[in-house]
Amino acid sequence: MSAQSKVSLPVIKRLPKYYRYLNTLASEGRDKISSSELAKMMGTTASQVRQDFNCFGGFGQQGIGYKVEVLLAEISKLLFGTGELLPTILIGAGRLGTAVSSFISRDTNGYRLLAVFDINPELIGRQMAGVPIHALDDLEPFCAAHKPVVAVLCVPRQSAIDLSDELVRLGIQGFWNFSHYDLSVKYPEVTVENVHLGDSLMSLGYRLRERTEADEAARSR
Amino acid sequence: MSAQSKVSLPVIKRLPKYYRYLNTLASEGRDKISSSELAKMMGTTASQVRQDFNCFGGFGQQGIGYKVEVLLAEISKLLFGTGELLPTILIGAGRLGTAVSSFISRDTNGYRLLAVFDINPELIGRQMAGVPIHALDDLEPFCAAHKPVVAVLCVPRQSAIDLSDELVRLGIQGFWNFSHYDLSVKYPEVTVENVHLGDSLMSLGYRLRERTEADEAARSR
DNA sequence: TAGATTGTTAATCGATTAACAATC
DNA sequence: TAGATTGTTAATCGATTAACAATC
Repeated sequence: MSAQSKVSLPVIKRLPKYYRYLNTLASEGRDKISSSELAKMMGTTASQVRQDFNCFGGFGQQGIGYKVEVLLAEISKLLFGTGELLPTILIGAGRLGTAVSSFISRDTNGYRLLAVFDINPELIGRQMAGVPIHALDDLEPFCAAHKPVVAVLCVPRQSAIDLSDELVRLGIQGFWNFSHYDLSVKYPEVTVENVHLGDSLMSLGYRLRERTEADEAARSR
Repeated sequence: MSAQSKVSLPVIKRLPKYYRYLNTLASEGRDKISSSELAKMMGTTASQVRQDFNCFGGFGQQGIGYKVEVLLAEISKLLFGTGELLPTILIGAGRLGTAVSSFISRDTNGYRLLAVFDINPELIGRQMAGVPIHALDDLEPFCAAHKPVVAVLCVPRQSAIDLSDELVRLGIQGFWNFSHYDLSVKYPEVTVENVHLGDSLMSLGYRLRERTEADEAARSR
């Protein structure tokens, strides 16, 4: 049902990085940048930069380069659309939820945090990132009233499993998922961005140990 | 200088996921699993599962499948080596550092948190995840004495820029990087695992807005 | 033996990189 | 005009998927 993107996921994932570098350039007062200079800064190739920008239509000037202002405006438009913020709820007000809440309400990210939910009675009624913490029991009426589109899951795996059916039923279309539950296996129709911190740390470990082994092998030769 | 891996990065990044699913299977008492069943659970293909496992040598049984125990043991060995923990420091004891500290000391991840560093005088001397918070000024003598191998960066971009030279000089070989500073551009020799939360959230926004637009286009047709 | 499932090679697909014509 | 740099097509590279022989 949902239309396939013309833009590939790797390109989409690079957009925020372009956005950051262009912001830096703009704040430094640079008005023009070439694909090759930008590529060098970012540790990629000029080819990739041009290829990426051309997914959305050429906003460069042949022979000259790209105007930082124009590029930044175009990429901002891609990332944040018309400026309408995505109504969002956060589930889980623990340490991770606390850290993550400030990212959601950051004004550069395009989201509007409506409320936080938790089961811990001690937390309910308090504030987090400027919004109240509700009991999880209030989820259904709250969603019916406020129609959040995005849910941020900072709960353990089992809670995510228990909650996901209801969240999808209540109209959640996108998940920023910190739980170790693979939502997209069961709900292929929702958009999921996984941040599996434990996984990321483990694979770093593999790469470091592999490197150490290689070093030792080299030394003993 | 550092030896190139025989195993590609996409495969390495999938290892923790296999590890998780196999742990679940083991705890459920399953003793055998076929590539096709595992693939179905994980939302991938049997081909990929077999291809991945064969990067490390075939530990399946033709005609039968894979023994969960064997597979789990092999993947654990890959991820955690001989069981030696990687000595690690955390820099930045703010909200994000607080959340992240518990992941580092989690006994399944293969790391040993030695200390936390911060510049906030109010925090110095306190404990976090069972280790003391030091002043950033103590970084050099501490590293000389304790030889940490991994640094976790939970500091703003500018602090990361300021610190990175010293950290690399002091012998840090791997970074779990939450700052928006692209360490691998300047230090290609270190192993970096980036977790750019803001970026991840922004690209989710792009995908959601793209989807909404597609829906609206479909509705108006 | 027959059925099942791996290990491994071959085919496909997609993303990155290179090349170059267009043009400022 | 000459030099520079984009936009875009073509070539390469690597990862995923499919196919099938090996074998339990």
